[in-house]
Amino acid sequence: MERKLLLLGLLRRQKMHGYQLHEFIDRYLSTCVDLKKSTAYYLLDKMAAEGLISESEAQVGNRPPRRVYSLTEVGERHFQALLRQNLAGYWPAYFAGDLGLAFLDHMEADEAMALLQERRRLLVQALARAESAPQHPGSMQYVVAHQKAHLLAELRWLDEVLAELAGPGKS
Amino acid sequence: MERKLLLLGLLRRQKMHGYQLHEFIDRYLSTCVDLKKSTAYYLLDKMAAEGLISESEAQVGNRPPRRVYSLTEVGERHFQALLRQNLAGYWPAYFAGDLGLAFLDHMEADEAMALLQERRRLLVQALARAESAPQHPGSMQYVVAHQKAHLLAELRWLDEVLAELAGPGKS
DNA sequence: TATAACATGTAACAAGTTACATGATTTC
DNA sequence: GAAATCATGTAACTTGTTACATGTTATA
Repeated sequence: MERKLLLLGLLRRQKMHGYQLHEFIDRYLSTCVDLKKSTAYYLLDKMAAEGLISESEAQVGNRPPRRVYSLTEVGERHFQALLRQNLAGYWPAYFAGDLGLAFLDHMEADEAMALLQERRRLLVQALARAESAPQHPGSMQYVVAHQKAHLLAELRWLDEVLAELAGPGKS
Repeated sequence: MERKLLLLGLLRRQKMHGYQLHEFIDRYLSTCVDLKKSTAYYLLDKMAAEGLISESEAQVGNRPPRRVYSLTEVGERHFQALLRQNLAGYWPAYFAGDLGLAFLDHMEADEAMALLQERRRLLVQALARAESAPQHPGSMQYVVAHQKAHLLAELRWLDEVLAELAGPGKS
């Protein structure tokens, strides 16, 4: 699971507590990952139980004590393995929007175009968000850059479909 | 959920039983959807309980009776709503491969390149599969076409990354 | 006659989300 | 003093997968 790779990788740079990890991901990687707070705690618990990370408590004022995690040696080896496995693998992306396109011939071209124009608007919005997202230095930039490349390809593709709907065979 | 849209859309064309639906999806849409048999049965059960589809038994020989489903009127309305919602929406794709890239600076460029070359090989393989996949006429072609467009964009992107790793600033 | 394809079903599990609950501290 | 942010936690739920079990019929 890639989320494990992510958490392990972040903890490899420095020990962090759950809230902090969630915050970091939300800030720098939200274009790519949507990790809920509960899920972060859930995964950290599990990985601590598996011995991949170790926790230590840190009190600040009267707040709930922070549970600060750091990589164990087992965790480090696990990270190395996961990273290599991830880089050497290809996982097909899942496009939820494709299934609508599959049934495009169940409706009039005019309505389809109007609906897809709305999709286009959201796409452009997403692109703008990606452009203006804060960047973390280093190879984490690849994540945002890839997202941008993908969104641009998606936009071109969508415009092709729209053109075809507008005038089938008109070109 | 898009899988519901898919099943409803297929049942809209003609009544089918679970096995048949799974087979169709596997044949024509495997580039885009991986719907397990159990999951198909599971969803059909649920949608039947919700009144979106109705079932009738059909016996052929001594085999387990086929449970043939067809769209109800409620199901038809649901399909129309789901389709419009899908076409007008944009759902960011999730790229499992990004998280490896995020930690590229945790390893030597040489090893990273070797690993990414393996990823590239798998990508090219996936592209070949998409090229040679059987096509269903009509707008279902969009699904495969989109997949191909995406795979090509992915290949270009990967080659850019590889070039950058090969000679940072060499261009 | 063995194997693949046909056809369904289910119990147990895994992953993750939702919605809630708690309470301290900072900021306006 | 109200609202946002900090910080965690958990029980119930949803979604879907895995791994099995069952038996029939066509094909090599």
